Amino acid sequence: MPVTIHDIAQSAGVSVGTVSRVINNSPGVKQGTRERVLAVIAQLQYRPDPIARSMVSKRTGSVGVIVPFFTRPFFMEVLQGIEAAIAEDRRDLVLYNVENDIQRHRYFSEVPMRRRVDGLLILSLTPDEAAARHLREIGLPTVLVDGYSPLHTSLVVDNIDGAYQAMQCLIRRGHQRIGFIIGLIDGTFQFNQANDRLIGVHRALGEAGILFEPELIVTADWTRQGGKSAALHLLALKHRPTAIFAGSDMQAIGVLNAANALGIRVPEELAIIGFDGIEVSELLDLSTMQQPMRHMGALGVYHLIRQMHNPEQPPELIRLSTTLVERRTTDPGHHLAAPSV
Amino acid sequence: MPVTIHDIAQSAGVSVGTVSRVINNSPGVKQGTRERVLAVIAQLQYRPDPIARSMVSKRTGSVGVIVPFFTRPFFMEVLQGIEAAIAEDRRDLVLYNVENDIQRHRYFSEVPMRRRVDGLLILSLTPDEAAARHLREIGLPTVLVDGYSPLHTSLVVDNIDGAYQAMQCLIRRGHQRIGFIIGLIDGTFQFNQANDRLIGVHRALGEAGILFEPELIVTADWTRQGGKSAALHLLALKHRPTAIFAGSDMQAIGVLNAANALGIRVPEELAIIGFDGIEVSELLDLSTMQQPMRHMGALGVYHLIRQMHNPEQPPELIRLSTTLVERRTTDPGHHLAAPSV
DNA sequence: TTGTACGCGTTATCAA
DNA sequence: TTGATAACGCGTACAA
Repeated sequence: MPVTIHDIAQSAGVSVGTVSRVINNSPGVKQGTRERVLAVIAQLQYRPDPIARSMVSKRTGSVGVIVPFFTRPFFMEVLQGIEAAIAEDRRDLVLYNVENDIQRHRYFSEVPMRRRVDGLLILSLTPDEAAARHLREIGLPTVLVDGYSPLHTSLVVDNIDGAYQAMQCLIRRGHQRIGFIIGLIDGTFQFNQANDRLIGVHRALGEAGILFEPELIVTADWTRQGGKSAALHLLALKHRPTAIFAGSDMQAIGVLNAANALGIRVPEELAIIGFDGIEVSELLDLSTMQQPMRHMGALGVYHLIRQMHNPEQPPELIRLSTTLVERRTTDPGHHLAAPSV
Repeated sequence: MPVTIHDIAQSAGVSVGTVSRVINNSPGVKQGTRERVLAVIAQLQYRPDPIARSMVSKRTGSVGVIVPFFTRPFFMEVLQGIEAAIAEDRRDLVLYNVENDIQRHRYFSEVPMRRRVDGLLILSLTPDEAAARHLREIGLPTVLVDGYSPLHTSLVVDNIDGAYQAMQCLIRRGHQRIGFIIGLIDGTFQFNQANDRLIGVHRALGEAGILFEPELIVTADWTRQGGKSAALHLLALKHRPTAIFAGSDMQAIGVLNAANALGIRVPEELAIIGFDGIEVSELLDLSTMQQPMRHMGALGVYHLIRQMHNPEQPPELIRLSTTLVERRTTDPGHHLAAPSV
């Protein structure tokens, strides 16, 4: 039988009200009384029941994180930033991993209905009109990381500019015939980051006066396999590209695999640049457009907590940018940084 | 103002008791009544408040997962199995990531004190005597995955045999001088898996009649950096090893990096085998002792849920074994499996 | 400064 | 088959 606030009250010879005031550091308790109560609490090892507390306070002390395919490196790294920030604030992190439509619906609609969490962080997923409105209506603090909704504070990275810069890097190095592997825009997930990256590609091409050739753009799964198949296709063209820009690092690694399989030397015969800046890209010495992943996560939590404290906060749009990291796959002269050799 | 069971009762012209019975599919409600209530529920979009429910049922519907450094590949993959199994059972997964002593203490002692979760899954971490007893006393269903406690159902992999087999593989290939990189046995985390692996090494050496040479055993961090430093040390010996067995894949990758840096050909001049079987090991074509990571996670959840349903269940010890996966780093003749090229 | 009593939304017990 | 009501453990007005 767990010890309750009543036991403490009785043992300390005070009322439950007083004990409650002590627990919550409420003012209006005589110093002596407070100490006596505290002593009893320590002695009986009393801890308030969080559920009963939630019952009256309407708060749970936990935040939900909706993330697609949480094991994938990119999501993983953002999640790491999220976790650290949440733990820092001494809250529980409830993980909602979505890998299909059912889960997506469940986590966007059912779960929030009855506050199981005090706030919601949505990663790389875009709630549809209805879901977004619903979240707003029930007043559940919500922040989107790597996603956008006019109704919620959103943290976006400039995918257009990122892609633009990646292409520029390739163009600067003299490439004229550049393949682009674009991630699938799955209806379910609406990873429309791919779209923006495509826009950046066009812009760079246009500025450089390079003719856009549809056969050089291929759509593929956001995975290594997807990247590899796409690359095999591109490299089989009569007039094959001398460089490939992959919409994600995992795809870029697939491109590397393809090049290896075909005996094509990288970067001499084929330059490769990815997008994301996940940890393995460093392992494989892959050039990439680095997203501030951990920071995105931490910043998302920061804004979420702010909103939880001040529910009237209007939605904000926060823009982040990417950073070019050139490594061996675009730069023949690149020698490994000391610590990563 | 959220709709409550009272609103439903009033609208349907019945008592809250009846509504409750309908919600919980309890028997003893006339068909007509049930339908009427259901209709009102649907109309008002009523959902029972999980917190109020917990208040009386003493159950939260969520399970806590304590995991060290959850982003590391090994933990990540086990976690993936855990997440899937928990979602399957429609429960919430609360992630407790421990990276230091404070968190460790918090999650082992404070958190469980007041049931915030219905069950606890502990990954690769061993609660000390006191914590283990405490968990047992408060009757919180607990399962250890990749860890052992006599007081709790534990799921262990045979690290001794795994290491033994890894060494045998090397010995079979004619290696006589084999370096071993052993993971740090941090006081905080007691990753004593390393110990068992060392025992397996000794056994294999003994059986093969190979003299044990202390200089060939080096302790290192469970990271790529750790593996790399250790390898650099081993490869700088006057009489350097022709093969290295690393206690984890991440360390093995560090060994690969070191070999590359020194221009030592793998596997011709140096064979390498790791332990774990994480995804990147396939990417890098690394030989390894594969642990059934996802399965470990899923199985852990299975046992945990069983225990939650039947609290009297006595602790069990479940043993799992590893599988040798030879790839290029031990086998010169190895050609890549088709899908991973 | 402290105590009393009500309410939070359910479930469960006991009568009716 | 249904209704009234007592818990569950806590916070908080309001009264003392």
